[in-house]
Amino acid sequence: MGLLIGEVARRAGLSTSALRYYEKAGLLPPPSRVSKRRVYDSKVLGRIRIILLALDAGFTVKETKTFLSGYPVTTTPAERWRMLASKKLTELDEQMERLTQMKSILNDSFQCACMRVEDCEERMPPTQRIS
Amino acid sequence: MGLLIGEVARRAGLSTSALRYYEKAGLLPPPSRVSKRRVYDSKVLGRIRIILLALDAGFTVKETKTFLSGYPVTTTPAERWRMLASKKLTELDEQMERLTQMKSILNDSFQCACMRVEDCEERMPPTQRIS
DNA sequence: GTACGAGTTGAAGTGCGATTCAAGTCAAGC
DNA sequence: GCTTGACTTGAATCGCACTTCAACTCGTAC
Repeated sequence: MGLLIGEVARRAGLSTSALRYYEKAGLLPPPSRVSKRRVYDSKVLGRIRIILLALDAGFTVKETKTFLSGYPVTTTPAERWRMLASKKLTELDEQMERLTQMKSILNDSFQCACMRVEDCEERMPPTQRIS
Repeated sequence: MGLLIGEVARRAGLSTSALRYYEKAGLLPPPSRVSKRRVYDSKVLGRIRIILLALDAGFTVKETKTFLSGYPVTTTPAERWRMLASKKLTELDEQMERLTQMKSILNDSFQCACMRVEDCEERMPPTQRIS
């Protein structure tokens, strides 16, 4: 029933070293052992999925740890977790905004015949210009 | 009329070392010198703005260089530049998708009373679940 | 009993995007 | 002419997220 690290890695599309790294970093709980080898419950795949989503979305490993555990040491448990989530939501919004701007620049550059991005700058909306 | 590196850094909200680094990396053209010191045209601020947008949006320094110059060595000039822009647009869309998912998880976790993210997983839409 | 494959460890290495440091240069003010 | 402060350089260091390595331990198959 249990999965060895190689199988978990294969299913999650990760390397075994990454999994050990996540464990050491506190992202994954230390699994049970059978003759020293890690044996995982398949539920770990759900956790890994969230970890990867968080990392891909720009959380650091440390943040992801807090995010997952929800129980940082200082202040009240749930409150601080809510603070992190809230702070990260703001950051995500800012990042989305940057991506949107970048996309707009990229799209504009398809429209115009300029060979260099900066040649397009004068066509930009005033908000994107520098004085 | 010209700006020294300290002033450019101040106005751009960067460190002077970052500016020198960008120059060495080919993101910024080597400015003219007055007694060995870099003297910038204020137009450089526009370029820096685009550089920062690109970097913040997830371009690497190398990609940003190609993106700005539009003239990589291999293949035809404009074409390859269009390819990079196109590829990056796709990546941006993927990243936006991840951020959106993450936001949704974050928002959901505000809705429910779970202390740990994983406790919310069973409430997730099927697309976000693991088999 | 030995060879094999998968797993174990801690320590060191990697690539990126900078920052920090030491030692020196230069123009201006006193 | 000496101090001050902004600048110069190359080299070293940093933090992050892993990867790689060397030396070792298992269980299974032959």
